[in-house]
Formats: sequence, C-alpha cells, structure tokens
Amino acid sequence: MELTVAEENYLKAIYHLSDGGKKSVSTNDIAAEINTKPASVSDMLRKLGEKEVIEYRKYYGLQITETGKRYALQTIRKHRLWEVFLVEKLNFAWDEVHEVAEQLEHIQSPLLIQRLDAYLNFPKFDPHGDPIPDEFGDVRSRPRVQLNEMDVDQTGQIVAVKDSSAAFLRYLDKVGAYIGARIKVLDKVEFDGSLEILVDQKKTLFMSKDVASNILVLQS
Amino acid sequence: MELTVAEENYLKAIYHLSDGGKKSVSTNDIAAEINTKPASVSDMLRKLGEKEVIEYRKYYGLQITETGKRYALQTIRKHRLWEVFLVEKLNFAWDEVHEVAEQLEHIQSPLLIQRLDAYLNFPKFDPHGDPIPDEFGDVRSRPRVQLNEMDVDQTGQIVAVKDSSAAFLRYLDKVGAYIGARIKVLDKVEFDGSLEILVDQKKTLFMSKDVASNILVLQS
DNA sequence: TTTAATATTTAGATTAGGCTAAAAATAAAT
DNA sequence: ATTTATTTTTAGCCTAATCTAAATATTAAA
Ligand SMILES: [Mn+2]
Ligand SMILES: [Mn+2]
Ligand SMILES: [Mn+2]
Ligand SMILES: [Mn+2]
Repeated sequence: MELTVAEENYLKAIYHLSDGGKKSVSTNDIAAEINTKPASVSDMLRKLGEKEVIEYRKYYGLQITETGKRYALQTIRKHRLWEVFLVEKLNFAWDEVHEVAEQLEHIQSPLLIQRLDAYLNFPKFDPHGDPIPDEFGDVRSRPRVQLNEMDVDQTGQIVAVKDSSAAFLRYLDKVGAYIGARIKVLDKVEFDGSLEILVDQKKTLFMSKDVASNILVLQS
Repeated sequence: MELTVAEENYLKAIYHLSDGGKKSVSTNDIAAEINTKPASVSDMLRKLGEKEVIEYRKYYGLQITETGKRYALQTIRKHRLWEVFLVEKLNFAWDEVHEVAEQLEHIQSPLLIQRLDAYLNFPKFDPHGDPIPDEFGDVRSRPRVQLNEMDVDQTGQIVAVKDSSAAFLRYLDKVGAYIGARIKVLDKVEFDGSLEILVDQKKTLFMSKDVASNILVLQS
C-alpha cells in the first residue's frame, strides 16, 4: 500500500505526539502540530483508520497500529538521513535543514535511501541528536535526561535537543552549546529553576529553566 | 508565483516537445509525453495560460512565454543536477536515475540547489550528456550530430543520448558505448542505414540506424 | 465543396485535501 | 443532576488534477 504525502505527514505527527504509540493523542493536538483545522483531522483519521494504520474510534481517540508505526518510522528515517546529508555534505546549518527535510522525506525510492545511508556511513543520529531508525524501523535510543532536571555538580554530554526550531538552534549556536559538548551543572537557582553551566571545562553559561528543558543530556 | 508539481511537469514537457519554444506542440503530443488524456491537457493548458507561462489559443496551439521558459529551465536544471548527484555520489547507474530525479526536481529550496551545484563542482552536463542550465537559465549547448548522419571515416566523441530509457541505456552499457567514448564510422550499410563503428580505437560495433539515431556525437 | 476523419475542447464525475459553520458528543462546573 | 464549556464530528463547499463521454473545430479526402 502506498501513502500520500499528507498521510505520511499525519502519521509522523501521530507517532511523535503519541511518543511512539505510548500516549494518547487528541484531534486538536494533531491539528495544532500540522497546522490544519480539527475538522480536517477528523476526516483524515477516518481515512487512516480505513487504511488500518491507526485504530480509530470516533470521539475516543486513536491508537497507531504496528503497520502504522512501520510507515511512520520509515518516514522519520528518511527525514533524519536527509538532515544528516544537508549538514554533513551540503554545509547547511542545523537550523536550516528541517523545512527541506520535510519535503525530501517523501521521495519514494528504497534504493535512494539505502545508498544515501551508505554514503553517509550509516549515521545513528541526526544533527539534532535524534536517533535514526534502521531499515527495519529499529531505534537504538540512549537514556537521556533534560538538563533542567540535573543536580548541581552532575556532569554529562549534550546529546540532543527537544525543540528544533531555528530560533532555539541559533541561540544554542551563539552560546556554544553544541551537540557533543561536555557540561557540568555549576549552580541552580531555586526560585526560577535557571542554571549555571560549565561547557567544555572552560565556558560558563547561564540559562533559563525553559531553555534547559529543551536540552537533552547523557549523564556521566 | 509558485507552480504545482503537475504544472512543473507540464511546462517541462512543453519545453522539451517544443525544443525550447521553437517547434509547435499539440495537445495529443503533451498527453502522450506525460501519460494523461488529451482532455486533461486541454484543461491544464487553460490554467497555464491564465498563469501566463504559455500563450494559449484554443484549437490553435500554444507558445511558451519567456516566464514559462524560465520556470521550465529551472526545473530541468534541478532534474539534471540531481541526476549527477545520484550517479557521481550515490553510484546509481545512468539508467536508474530518471524516475528519482523526476521526483527530486520538485523540491523547493533555492539554497539546496545552490549548495548541491557547488558540492558537485558546478557540472555542465548530466549523465546522459544533456547540458545543465545555469541559475539564470542559460544553457551552453555543444554542436552535436546524430551518429546515423555521420559518414564513413568520420570521427568524434559520444557526448549525449537522445533516448534515456533504461532499456536503451543498458544496451549502451553492454556494448561499451559510454559518454565520452571516441568513435569512428568504419562502414555504413546503404540498404538499412546500419553502421559499423570503432570504439576507443579497439572495439568494433554493429548497430542499427535506429540505435545510431539516438546517439549524439561531437565531431572532430 | 461537401463529407469523413482527426484533434481538441467541454460537460459532468471522481478522489484527495483542505476550509467554515453547525451539530453532536464528551468533559467540566455549578 | 443540570447546565455550560470544550472537543470532535458532520455537512456542505472549494480547488487541483484526473477521467470518460459527448460536442465541436479543424484538417484531409472524396
Ligand atoms: Mn527535523
Ligand atoms: Mn513532510
Ligand atoms: Mn532525466
Ligand atoms: Mn517531475
């Protein structure tokens, strides 16, 4: 069976919002995520239900099926591989890739993806630190914690970001908080949850709780 | 103004069939080229006329406008750059690229194309020997002649193919007639126009007039 | 110069994806 | 336990791109 571009986008949104099928997702959430109206979502859910990529009970929400997960993971795989390509080969900044990857992920050609994967040396993570599912949809995920939840004196390495918006990524660039950076929590302000961080053993950095909550760390 | 994927495909077909705006094109020809019905073509011509990328007079054919040419050349540029990428970087065979390039040519991102072009070292020709328009739509075309029109003892270099079908390209691979090969016409059979060719000063090759007419040569 | 053949366009449907406004179901508050 | 608010779905409409069948224009033949 083949999915349309719109169906692929919906399925990907559902997969993400449901955290891989764990949480339940609302019609309104989907509408917000992909910038459509709830009425349009209802209609699409009916169609996705008929195609059996979700299990849909009117008014009671939906459950992504195993088939649906496979499709979603396939699209996510393509999206992230293209992002790696854009950054590694075409020198895109990490905040410039998302829009384009959003289009490239819909190109249909198994050979293309297989070759692209090999060309990039089978990367395991995209430029934002998110894991790239393998061709069978398996994801090797690392245990990671939000920076705002770490305690003073704990150390680790930035491995991913939760928010991939250009604004946030450009901010991180500016302050030097790149993926791979080793960090240590120097201080935490009780009052507002803001943090003082040591980056790469040399630079100290202050950040709000809000910023910190969008930085994911592999503790060490 | 932005064109839809279908509009881009129509415009490209019109550009090709009209030989860059020189020849006149029929509704039926377009339908055949892009595998649709004439009725669908009529409707699309009306729309393309409204968008002023063609000048359309019902029953009397059409003329591609300067604006239309710019759009068509932009799409052709993208198509050919992607073909180079697929062959040079992802090791696609030259008969495997067309389908995928047909999709990739519709990705919207000026930055992407600019970077891709640079990454490929500003190639001037695609894997089938067709020239790649520059970002302004300028095409540097070489004078080339169909192999079947050459005379005995004349020499040259294969620079392009007219037919890019997988079947034809695989045949050329098999007999060793690649782009760049130096050739010499050893003999021509008066009766059916078939030819005997010397390839790279070592291999002789017999081919029908039909095959030869799809091979383009830069004479020397 | 009529008539026949061919090419092209129009009419009317269909499918996909979206929208607004109204209806209906569920959830939250009194 | 009603009433109110929120969420979700349905109804009806729209645009893009396709199709088949019918109508019309152009071109070729008799
Ligand atoms: Mn992304
Ligand atoms: Mn997308
Ligand atoms: Mn091609
Ligand atoms: Mn195309």
